Amino acid sequence: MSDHSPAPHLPSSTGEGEGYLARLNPEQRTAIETTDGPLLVLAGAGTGKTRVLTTRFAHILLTERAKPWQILAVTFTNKAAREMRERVGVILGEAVEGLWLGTFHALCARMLRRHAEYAGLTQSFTILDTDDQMRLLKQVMEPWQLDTKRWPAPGLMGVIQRWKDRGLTPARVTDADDTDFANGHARAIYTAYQTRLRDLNACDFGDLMLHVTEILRTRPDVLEQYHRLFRYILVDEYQDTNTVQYLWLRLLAKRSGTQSNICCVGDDDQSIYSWRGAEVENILRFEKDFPGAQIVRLERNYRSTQHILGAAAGLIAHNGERLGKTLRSGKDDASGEKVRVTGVWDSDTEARAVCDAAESFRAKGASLAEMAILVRAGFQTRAFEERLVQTGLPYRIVGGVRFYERTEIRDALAYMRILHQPADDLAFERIINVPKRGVGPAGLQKLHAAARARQVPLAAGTQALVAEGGLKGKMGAEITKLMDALSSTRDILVREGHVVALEFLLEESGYLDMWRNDRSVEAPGRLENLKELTRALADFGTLGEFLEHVALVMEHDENAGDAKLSLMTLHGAKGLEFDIVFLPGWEEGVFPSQRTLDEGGLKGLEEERRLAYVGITRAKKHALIYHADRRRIYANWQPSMPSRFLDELPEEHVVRKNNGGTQPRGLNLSESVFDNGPLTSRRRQDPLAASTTLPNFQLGDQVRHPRFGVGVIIGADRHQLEVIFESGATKRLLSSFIEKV
DNA sequence: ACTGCATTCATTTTT
DNA sequence: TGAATGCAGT
Repeated sequence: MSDHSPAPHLPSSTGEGEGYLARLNPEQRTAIETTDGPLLVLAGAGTGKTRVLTTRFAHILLTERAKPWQILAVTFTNKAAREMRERVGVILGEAVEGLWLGTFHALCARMLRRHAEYAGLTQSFTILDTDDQMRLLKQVMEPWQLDTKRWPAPGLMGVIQRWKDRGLTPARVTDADDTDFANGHARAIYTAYQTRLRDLNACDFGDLMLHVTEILRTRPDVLEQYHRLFRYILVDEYQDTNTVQYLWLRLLAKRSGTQSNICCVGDDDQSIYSWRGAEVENILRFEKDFPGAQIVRLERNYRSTQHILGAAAGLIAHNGERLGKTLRSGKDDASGEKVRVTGVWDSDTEARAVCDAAESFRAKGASLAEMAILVRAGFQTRAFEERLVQTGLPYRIVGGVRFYERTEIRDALAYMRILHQPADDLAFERIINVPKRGVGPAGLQKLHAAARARQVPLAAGTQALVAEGGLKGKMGAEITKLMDALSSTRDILVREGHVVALEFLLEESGYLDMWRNDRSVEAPGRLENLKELTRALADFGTLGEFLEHVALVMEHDENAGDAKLSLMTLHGAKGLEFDIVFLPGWEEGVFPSQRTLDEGGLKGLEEERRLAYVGITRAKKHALIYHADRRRIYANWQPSMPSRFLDELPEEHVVRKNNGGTQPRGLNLSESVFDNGPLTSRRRQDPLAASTTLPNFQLGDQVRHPRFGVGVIIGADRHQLEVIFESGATKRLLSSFIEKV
């Protein structure tokens, strides 16, 4: 903590001499300076929400209302937490240590480590990933002998997770709750699952919230501790909280005898996660939950042009049940372009139209980094990807398979987990036959039996079996080798540290050889990822710290850098902004999604509409919406109707154009759409220009492409290289995508 | 214990 | 359409 003296405190100051409060609008200022008592800040899209949150945090510190560790600041994403920490640091002029600032889950993990015994765990409990959860649940389900077709494990996992989202421990699940699954066996299996977790000294993600909330509910002494600790609570994205998160916050905020200094920031119009357990009602109910609450509305938008805001506002006005906000443009640029709605022939034409438009914007000086294609569902990305590759536009898919979720990384992590926590049976099960050691279901059974007979974890039981010579043949030899490798690695861990230990173990276990001997195109990439993993490991002091980081943070900066067009889902785009946003697939059934309509009725429709609102409001300068007349669904082409949302966009903010109906003649469908004057954006040095002057590729050079693997250059023109790949496919590609082998 | 064929079924996924 | 699982065959 700093003993650095804060700026002279001027509670509710008039603003003189306080740089951090300068240049805020009156509403923002109110949101920051109303420090005491419950406060709800309704922050529309692009109204400076993050700024308010961080400035408020700093303000509380600078006016000496609380010490850094007396503020609880909660976000949903690691990204938001990181950003907040950085920006608070900037205002204070130094990084602050010891903050209770993080995601719900990270903060709960921290609390749970302190009070693990109240949840029947030890302080060093493991946090399972989704694979492990599912494997464990399948094991637990076995004795029930359910028809796995009718009652699949993922379905039950969903039920359990929803219970956890609602703060229901097995004991709190009522008969009425337990009707959905397997003729009322769900609660019993849930109970068994929780018992298994406890035996493994493990918890799943939902348990982090659930256990802590349960402890706060049932241990007044623990709750009291936190009441004394936290003077101020800040919550980001309140509209996305689920019931446990709400309970957790309310327990922490409601201190007897004092008012709750809880400030929740959110936007009911951007609630798009109800299917994950989020309850918009939490934000709608705020005043009831916290009597005397003040409400501040941030409605001045500094992001988008008036037409974009007008279109978004007109759309969202069709929703009922809103707290009600009207976004006003903070800038007065009536010059902005209207939202463009384009009808096209089919989904391929759509992809072409979008890529042509992107190209055209780029030609006018816009950077690809400022463009995004936002789709409703993952399957829509494929058409765009194909077209982008053909066109040679660099792009990145946001929210694909994440680094820590790749097989090779999860395997390596399992190796680390078994080092760190020898009782981690799930980790052991994962790696026992990776690489292949001839251990199948039967072999695994034998190991389990050995462990059970000795009442020890799986790894220890296996070790004992090996020592007795109870394992024969190839399997016996291989397992012995693995166990030896593990024990030598433990020595190395002590003597030479965790980085060397990991490298040693991956080598000795034969794991690296497994990939080296793999001839598939992904193998070299996987080895590269493993190298990257050891590099990342070096940033942490201990294995334990690293594993905690991985379990909670699950992200890893990769190939950021070059300007690339972003391709992602609308959900993934929340909180981001781009100069130019492409919104394809606005058709009935796709968007709004048929399934949501079927399952969620009017509520579902309204959530889809909020999603559309989120999509449009991501755009700063240009929003381009597309709908196709026909779309290929699985095998066959089906006609599609324009989305009802299109009718809800106010005419004065929209330009409509229809290229559908007739088969395209091929070229530049979209050209006439974009001759609407030059972009206002400054012309940056185009990062692509640099990449086209690139390395001296020659005909016949061996090259590697991240998607297509290894190939040979068979042709080239100024910007593109023609490459024939091992698969036999020939592609025209931008050289920046390719590296020489 | 592994391989290959058939069958199934397709949203969104902050942690 | 294609990927991902499950079962039967070797």
